[in-house]
Amino acid sequence: MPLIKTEHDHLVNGLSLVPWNVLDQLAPEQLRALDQTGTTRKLGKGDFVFRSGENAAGVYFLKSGKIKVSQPISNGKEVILWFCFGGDIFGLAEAAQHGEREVSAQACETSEVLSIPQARFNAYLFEHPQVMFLLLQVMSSRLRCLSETLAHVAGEQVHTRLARLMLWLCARYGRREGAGIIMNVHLTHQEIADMIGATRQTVTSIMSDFKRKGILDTRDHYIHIVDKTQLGALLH
Amino acid sequence: MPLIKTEHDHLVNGLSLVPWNVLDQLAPEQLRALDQTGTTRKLGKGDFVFRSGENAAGVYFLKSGKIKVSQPISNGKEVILWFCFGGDIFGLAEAAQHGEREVSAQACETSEVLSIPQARFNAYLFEHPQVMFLLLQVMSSRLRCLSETLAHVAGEQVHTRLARLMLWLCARYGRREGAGIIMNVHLTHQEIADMIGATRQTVTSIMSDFKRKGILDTRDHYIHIVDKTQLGALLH
DNA sequence: GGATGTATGTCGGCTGGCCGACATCGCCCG
DNA sequence: CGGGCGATGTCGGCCAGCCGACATACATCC
Repeated sequence: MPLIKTEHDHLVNGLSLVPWNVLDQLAPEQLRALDQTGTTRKLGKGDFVFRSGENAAGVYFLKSGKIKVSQPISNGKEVILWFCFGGDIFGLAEAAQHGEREVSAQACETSEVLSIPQARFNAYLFEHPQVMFLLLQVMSSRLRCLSETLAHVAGEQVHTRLARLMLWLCARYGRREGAGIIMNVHLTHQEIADMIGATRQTVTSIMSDFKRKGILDTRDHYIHIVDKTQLGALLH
Repeated sequence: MPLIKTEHDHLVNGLSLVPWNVLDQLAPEQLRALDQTGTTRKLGKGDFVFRSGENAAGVYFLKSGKIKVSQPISNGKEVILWFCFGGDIFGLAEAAQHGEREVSAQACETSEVLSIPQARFNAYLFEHPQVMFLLLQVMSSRLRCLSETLAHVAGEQVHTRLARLMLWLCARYGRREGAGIIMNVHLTHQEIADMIGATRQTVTSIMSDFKRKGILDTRDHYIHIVDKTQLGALLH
């Protein structure tokens, strides 16, 4: 079972970065069989793969693009649980049980999604126990990720959570460039706020503060970490 | 795969109550094999099965007793993720990956724990794919549970979260008695606070308020839900 | 070019709930 | 029985950050 090594594949707060990219970890024949089990469709920016409240009919693999998985809250707000990128699986948690979707999955950009009906996916899993085991690991990793987030939201200040998020993104999606690190994801302040449980205004304000201090910078909507050390020092 | 039906086994906010009790869902031969794979030991109240930061060596099944699984936060505080009761599995999330424990597991009362080394457990899973599938479902259920909690902590007031917790406990551990429902778990205000991300004082205060309003009552440390309807009305 | 929409930046008022402090109650144990 | 300890109850001060409001900047489309 090959692990994908990235340049920044290291520990963040002791949390090891298990790759969530499932497709890339499959053997060719596993991949082929999976592909034949479902159907692939294209989505435009803003399209929903599924919405909270709908009936769960199956699981999905993201072949390309970017999907936002979020949990709506009462007042029209939402909490972003994570983003899915190429190779990631989503919609598994609800599908493994009968019942309705808790979360929504929305395309952030043009995306290609492999959709697999529940019953056929279950059969596939029993034919490929290695894949089932891999999924167990991915679920574990996400569970740990959520546990951490919960702990931070419950017990830390917003600027600490923001610093932590930046470091996490850095480790998972960053690319070294010159002295700093360029983030390979494009996020609005609203999305960042929804990821750490804060308001848009507060995020804007703290981000400006970070810029003033020379910690980070933005180049046409992509975040550029300048001084990672200083960021780390904010973690208390 | 038999589902355990309890009197209150219904939907809470649309979240179906998948039983976390793994041992009771195993076939006799699966159970026997599992039991021979590991060793059983007894723990006293307050003993740790493992602590955050330790190396993860395996997974655990709780044969009897009550285990608190919690994530420590910086300032000596902690967030309680959930409690484990007889039959529940824990320590799986970290063990499925190499690395150190994120969470701590502590016995709340005298408990009996079946401890299984990682390698042998993995082998067991491949010999019993049905069990692996069952674990996938349990992990899914916990993932959904954490997603919900996160959404609530990020977006709701403390008294709403408290009401929600009461209803959830009610559904998962409640026993009808006369007009009300007796909770089969014994929790201190501190523990409740750690479950919803609040302080002990705030919980005490709101609980008193609930008592004044005739919503609930406490009989020697066990919570007694008197007026479930009124509790539900607080959710919005 | 103008219009419309989306993202960013900034400000002040208001408040939920954290924090520290202290009193009381019940339980266990020597 | 008295002393210690953990849990509960209550209070006031204080402040992080939410909320509403508004200004600006930039992109897209007609």
